[in-house]
Amino acid sequence: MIKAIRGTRDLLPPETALWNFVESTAREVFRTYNFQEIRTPIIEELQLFQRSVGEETDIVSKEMFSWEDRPSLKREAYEVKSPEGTIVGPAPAEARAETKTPAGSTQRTYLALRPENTAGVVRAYIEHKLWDRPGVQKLYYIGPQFRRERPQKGRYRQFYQIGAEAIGPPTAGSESPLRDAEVLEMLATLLDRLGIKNWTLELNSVGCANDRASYDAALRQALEPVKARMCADCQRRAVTNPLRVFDCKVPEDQPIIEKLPRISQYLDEPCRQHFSAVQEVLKAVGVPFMLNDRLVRGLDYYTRTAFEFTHGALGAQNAILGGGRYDGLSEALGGPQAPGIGFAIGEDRVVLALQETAGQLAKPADVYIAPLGAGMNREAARLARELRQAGIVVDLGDESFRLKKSLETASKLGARFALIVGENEVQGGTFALKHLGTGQQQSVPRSELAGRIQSGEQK
RNA sequence: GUGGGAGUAGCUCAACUGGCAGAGCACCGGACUGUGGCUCCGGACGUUGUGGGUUCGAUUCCCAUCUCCCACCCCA
Repeated sequence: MIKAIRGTRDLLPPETALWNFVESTAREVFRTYNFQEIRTPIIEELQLFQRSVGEETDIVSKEMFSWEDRPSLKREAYEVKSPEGTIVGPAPAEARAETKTPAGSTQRTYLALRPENTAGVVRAYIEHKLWDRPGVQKLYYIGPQFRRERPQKGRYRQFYQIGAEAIGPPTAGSESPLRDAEVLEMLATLLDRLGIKNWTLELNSVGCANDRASYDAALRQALEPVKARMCADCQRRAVTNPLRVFDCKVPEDQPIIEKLPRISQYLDEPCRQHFSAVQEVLKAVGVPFMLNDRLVRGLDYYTRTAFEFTHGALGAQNAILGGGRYDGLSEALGGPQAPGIGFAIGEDRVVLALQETAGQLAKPADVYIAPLGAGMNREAARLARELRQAGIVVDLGDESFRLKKSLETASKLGARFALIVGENEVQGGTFALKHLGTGQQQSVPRSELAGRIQSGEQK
């Protein structure tokens, strides 16, 4: 049996109703903040992620699905054709190998499945010169992302993110702390609207490039004399990425970590002011948050505001969404100055957090039409068409079914009404409409059926 | 990538020291030819995750492998 590959899964009904709920709620909320949808390709050039997310990050260095693109080739050699000329499949490997561009073609292109979507959005921003449009670009996306990690609950190789970016020239106000606060307030609103209880917003500022450099040096210096006493992971981090020492959960290391310098002490004046302005707006609009100066993010492009919304009951993967500001990203990708702030929601994790409250979302049919006896399928189909045009959700049986079976099926499917279409009904022009909740049945003229079904619960 | 646990019917789970692979729910049909939910009767349910090995005989023991779960790591 062929199965879904590791870390991927099929989303089936009724759970898909929950996914639709999450996505449509997000769209509605984003709409009220004037964000608009962008869709970028799932495949991008590998370079894009190396230059944005960062070559040394785990995501890029060991978690990406990437490959070398095929060199230019002769199409025919790659395809096996049937006698009629239709393509039936790829050519055998030997045939393909022969047609690979020989020496001379030094153009090697490496492609990757996107591990996140901010890079793609910023790439599109630059490629389509979106800075020429008025104001700050406020864009959101919903879609699959790919990381080759070991799967676990709330962590899949193909996972789904709902994210948004507010990006634009500084003159449009893209750098304003109000953008940060607006995005955070939007997220609080979204989580509330989704019915997610007990979320926590953790907030930090990781400073700008200058702050980071001096802080990094200070941190390395402070770690030097103490790292020998720390856990193996921390000793490694102290060299490779000192910031990550703050992620350490080993109890023995905590007293040491407590005494390390904090980024907050190294923020320059503009960063400091920016951060406190963000907090002031958050307080003004009543969004609760916790400062966490140990919050560091694993993508190189983050600057200044960094945040995470967490939720208990998600196990080790307790981050439901994360994001931050990325003021230098556009330039790093060869674009103009375009500060921005964005986030990505782990849709899989939101769905997980909502799982208990899921049941009620499935919407069964309003009416199940039971054609009864030879020739009744035609009549049933005509009626179904009429009712559906009135916006009613209709399911159809088959004239070969015994009435008992039809009613049983209707009731199992959760339909509110069963509509019997038999010889008697068609001749008399009135149809037996049975409310499956109460068991009450009435004879209803054709013209009144839609109205009767729509008036719903009343019997 | 590292460590640990688990894989048996669609689902939830049984099967003693190695001896015919089972139950409940769900599904299908009948009792009941145009009236569901209740009841009764019947049916289909499976290469016991996969591949090897030991054995007269393996769901059970051994090896390998795959997948999921938990933790680490990392992140959403």
